[in-house]
Amino acid sequence: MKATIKDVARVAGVSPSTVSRALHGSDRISEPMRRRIQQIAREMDFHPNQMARSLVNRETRIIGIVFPDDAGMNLGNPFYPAVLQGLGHAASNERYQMLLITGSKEIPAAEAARAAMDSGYVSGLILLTAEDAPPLEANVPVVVIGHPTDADKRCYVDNNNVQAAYDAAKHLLENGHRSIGLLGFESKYVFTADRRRGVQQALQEAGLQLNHAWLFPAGACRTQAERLREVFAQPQRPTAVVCMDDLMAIELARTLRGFGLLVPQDVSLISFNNTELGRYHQPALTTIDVHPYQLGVKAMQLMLEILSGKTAPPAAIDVPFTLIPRDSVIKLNTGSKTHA
Amino acid sequence: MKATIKDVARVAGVSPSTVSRALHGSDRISEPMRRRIQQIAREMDFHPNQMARSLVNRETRIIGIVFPDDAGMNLGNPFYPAVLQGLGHAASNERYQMLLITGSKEIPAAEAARAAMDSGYVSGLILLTAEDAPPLEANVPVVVIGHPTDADKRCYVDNNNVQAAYDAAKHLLENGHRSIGLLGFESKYVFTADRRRGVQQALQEAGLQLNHAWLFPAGACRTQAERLREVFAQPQRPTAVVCMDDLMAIELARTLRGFGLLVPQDVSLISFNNTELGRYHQPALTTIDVHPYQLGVKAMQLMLEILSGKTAPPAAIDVPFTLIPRDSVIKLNTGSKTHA
DNA sequence: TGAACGTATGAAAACGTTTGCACAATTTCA
DNA sequence: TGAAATTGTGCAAACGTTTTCATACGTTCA
Repeated sequence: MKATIKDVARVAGVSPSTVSRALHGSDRISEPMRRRIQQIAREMDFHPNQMARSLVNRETRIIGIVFPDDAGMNLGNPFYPAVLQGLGHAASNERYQMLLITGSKEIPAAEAARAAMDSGYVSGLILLTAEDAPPLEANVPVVVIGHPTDADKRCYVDNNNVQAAYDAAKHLLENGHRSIGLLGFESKYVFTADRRRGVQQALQEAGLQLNHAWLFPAGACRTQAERLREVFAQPQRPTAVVCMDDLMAIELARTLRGFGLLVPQDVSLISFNNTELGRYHQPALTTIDVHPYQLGVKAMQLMLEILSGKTAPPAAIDVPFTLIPRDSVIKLNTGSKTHA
Repeated sequence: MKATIKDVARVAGVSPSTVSRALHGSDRISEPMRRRIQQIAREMDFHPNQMARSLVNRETRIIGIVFPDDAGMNLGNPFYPAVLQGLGHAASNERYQMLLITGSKEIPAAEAARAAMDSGYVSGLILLTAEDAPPLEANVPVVVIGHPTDADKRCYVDNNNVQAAYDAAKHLLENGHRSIGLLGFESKYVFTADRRRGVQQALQEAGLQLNHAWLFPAGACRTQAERLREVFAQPQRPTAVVCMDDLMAIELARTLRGFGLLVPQDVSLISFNNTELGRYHQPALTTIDVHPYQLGVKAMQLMLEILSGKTAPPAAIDVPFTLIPRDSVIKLNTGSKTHA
């Protein structure tokens, strides 16, 4: 049986209240007494029962982490794990715990999240997706990772995806590309919509338009191989493509090779997420690191600040991204005959 | 303020005990009363406070999931996410929650796990790694995913990695390969040691030996490029390699191409983990699916059975693997002049 | 020397449940 | 018809803390 505060009190010959005070710093208690009790508690291997503490404090020191329903988890890219690590480190520094909330076939994530709130498991909720129509009428603070549609009323942490894609496109333009495609656009994901907008902006500033025929969904290499082949068979084909993820870029590179097109000689590629695999790909991918670890850290820090009252609810944090130039983008000799 | 059981009791004109009984099925209570109370509870949106329940029941319905320290998470392969999904689904079916326990720079995972136990957060612990010298003197049940060294005293869920690697090697042998290398061996990981053993067994049965010069660590393509080059420059080079992960196989394929060797024409590759990327690789990878999702499901189920007393502590579960033949292994014409 | 005050401690209530026991009401049996 | 068994309900204790309030003791000051 684990020692309780009463056991410690009995051994120390004091009351439970005194023990409680001794262990939680702050309060009115004499220094020698504090030391003595802490010593005894240590010897008895006493650890306060958190359930009991939560009950009286009405605060669990547990943050619920809500995973998206559509199992974005098995994307096969290290985005979620990295975010999770960031969250975990920031939480454990403040001795907070994380409750994993995943949906299942029977119970969607939103419902599971609600249940966790209702039954008092969590003091806060962090949503790993901006898409899940997250509950706004929550009775605990909610922080979103990503860009919610009703951003103004919310707490969220995100990259500036418009800017990131703008920079990506700009990078291509500066390298002489004027025919730019986009791989991985999925209207249901706000971040891909944002990125599309960024690309569009950069093109417009250069007096160009985003060619809708060059807009491909995530699985295009598998599901729209024919369409891809046609697009890249034309004389006026994209000389560069912005890919939503390194893995997509790698897939695309292979698909293009099937068409007799090489990266970067024939087509330049810039992608997102700076994965290991992209770094060691041949050619090494020019990519944008969105710093998922930082996304996690910041989200947790924001949550903790809200809980401690340091920050008031509608608050947004922007995590800077980094464009990493490598070998998958080539400088086009200007005066090229290919154009949009 | 959320409604408590007392509020419900007051509205229903009964005692809290009666409400409690009405909501938890089983006990002695009349059917009409039960219905009436359940109805009222629903109307009042009452949800029992789990902290209070845990306190009296001494059971939190929370399972701690311990991540490895060395952030194996950012391996970039979907192994952990898939396991997590399996765990999550199995847990939520039984209305259990998962507490994510990750180590940090300051606090190693093992310590964090101990803290979670000590402070009564969790009713059980599932370790996502067999390596972290997990606490055996735990005061809650512990289930390990992987093969712990002191397996006989433990509860664990694992593939038979010896057998899996044996089958992989056998597959190569049956295709006429007699010169077989191994990529990704790390003595600190039990599963790679197991797999090495499996390969060795298969080779021995065929009257062959595992050539130690053909044993490469995980990062070999990056860190031992020269050694690789030498090995594959020799006339008696491996005609096939067993890789610990699809990603390694892909990396190796690329590295070999740099040496002028093609997969599968010059070197056959068989790997583990059946990733998307491997499936769409050119050539499609022959790989072994270890069914990480199932690993998660089984681990959680085992935990739940132990908690309910249905299963007694030392219990092992073997999750079957699947060898998926694709295009990265080629049949060698027998009578080949290359041999070990 | 006594009043006023600060300081260290304890007693007890509270947090929201569950559950053993007692008890009343009803049914069953001889 | 009365005793015994069964059934449905309430009371109160318990789970392990924290915290408010009261109190006892030493100081300090007039």
